Amino acid sequence: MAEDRTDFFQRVWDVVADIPHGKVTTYGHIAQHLGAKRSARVVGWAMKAAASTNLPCHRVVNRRGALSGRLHFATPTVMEERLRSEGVAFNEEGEVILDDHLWIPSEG
DNA sequence: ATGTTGACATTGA
DNA sequence: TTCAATGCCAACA
Repeated sequence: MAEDRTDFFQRVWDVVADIPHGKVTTYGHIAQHLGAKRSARVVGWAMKAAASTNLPCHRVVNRRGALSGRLHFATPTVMEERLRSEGVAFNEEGEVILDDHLWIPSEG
């Protein structure tokens, strides 16, 4: 097979690509949707690999809503600026308000 | 080939 | 409640 990455990565990308505009999700929810709620770390690796792809990896945040992977983007500001551009709001801690923008796979 | 690190989350104390 | 330890899978040294 000509699969450079494992199916796990491909599934992660498939879920990330399904995140609606102006919404965000967490690594745990993605991992849980894949059937491995504890493999959230692998989701992070898939994100880093997807940082060079067309996937909206900026819509994936950690459980607190923090942009933990912003440093892996072309610039550490593109992630926040892009989310703001999509209508996503941040709190005083600089984290996404999951209460208003949390999107869960398999739910939609 | 072996051990450590990493864009996280869960569990136990 | 917070802090420490464990699990998961892939990439890197």
